[in-house]
Amino acid sequence: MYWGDIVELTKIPVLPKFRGSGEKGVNREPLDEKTFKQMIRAMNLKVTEQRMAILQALHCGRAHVTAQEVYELIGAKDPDIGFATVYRFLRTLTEHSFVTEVRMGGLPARYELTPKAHHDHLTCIQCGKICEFENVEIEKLQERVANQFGFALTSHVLELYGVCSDCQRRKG
Amino acid sequence: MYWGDIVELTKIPVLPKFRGSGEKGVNREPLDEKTFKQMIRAMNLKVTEQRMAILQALHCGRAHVTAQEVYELIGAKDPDIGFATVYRFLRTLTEHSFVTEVRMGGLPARYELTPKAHHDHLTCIQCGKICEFENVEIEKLQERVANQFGFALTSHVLELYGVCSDCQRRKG
DNA sequence: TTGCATGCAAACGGTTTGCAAAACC
DNA sequence: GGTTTTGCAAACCGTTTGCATGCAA
Repeated sequence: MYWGDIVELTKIPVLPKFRGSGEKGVNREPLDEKTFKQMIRAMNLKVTEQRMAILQALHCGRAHVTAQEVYELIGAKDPDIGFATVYRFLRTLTEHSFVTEVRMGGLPARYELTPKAHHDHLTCIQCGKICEFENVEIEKLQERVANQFGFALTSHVLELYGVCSDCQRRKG
Repeated sequence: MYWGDIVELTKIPVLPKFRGSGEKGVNREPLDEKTFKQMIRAMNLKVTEQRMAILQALHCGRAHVTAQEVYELIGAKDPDIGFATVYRFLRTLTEHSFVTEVRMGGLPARYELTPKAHHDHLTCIQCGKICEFENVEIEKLQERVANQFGFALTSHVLELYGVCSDCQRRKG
């Protein structure tokens, strides 16, 4: 299985929220200008137009954006911004855990403002749709496995891949 | 969390096998020259010295090797092999699921001969030690989550990160 | 005013590709 | 002899970096 060829992340259409037994919907808290400034200051950095723009882009855009997309989103309004600034700030944000980096295959990294509630991803290998979910039972089991190995668990990455109902219908 | 900075895969010391309730040790079947030829023929490719060498390198080397390492492993004995050949064949092997590609952060991809028994990874963020495990309960729950979203699950990636017992002791 | 932040362009590193020569059947 | 396969080198692409200029504090 070589995801680089199969998954076309540029096609992500929606980010459906799921509500059902065992899982709970992912809630994204509203973020405003003030919050962004706080985030920047918390990292001992200066509040600049560019940094605010990057955070806005992360917030307004699709949940999972590439550095390139952030650059273009900003460039539409404010043409004076460079790659380097975007990459540099995204990296800093990631290092401070304000942003979460997701990499799949050899594709460009995707970023999202770190959600308060942790969640994992379920990706359709046909159309690239990403669903977010959280499952407490799985997390508990992960903890148990780690403990059995004598590990203190710090984090995890769980990515499920499959064919979504739409794509199943389209084929069958 | 930015794994690119934290995990140093070159330091992987061992691949401990775990035996305990709920999990079972990962068994790696012995692979010989004959098996390799079968694999190559199964892909409708010709058996060449280079391809055999690449498979040998994957088999003899550490469980998770980079393309670069494969290239160097072979280069030690048979200097006449190029990057391109290694990359091309690794890609083909991956596409045919004979080899599994693991990417972490922005680091070079690592490859392993696809084990008969599926397993996931538990990685120490201090020393880079990788433990392999399999947990049927987790897999069942994954299936359930996918079904709740209407997905037909095809595969998954589960990577746990933590601090191993040795590193905990070393610090505390 | 002083040092951090920026934009530019060049460098980087892993991976892929085009192509002519070599190996295979 | 026609088709693979290979090695080389150049291209590629996402990302990082060096440096002179610009701007927040």
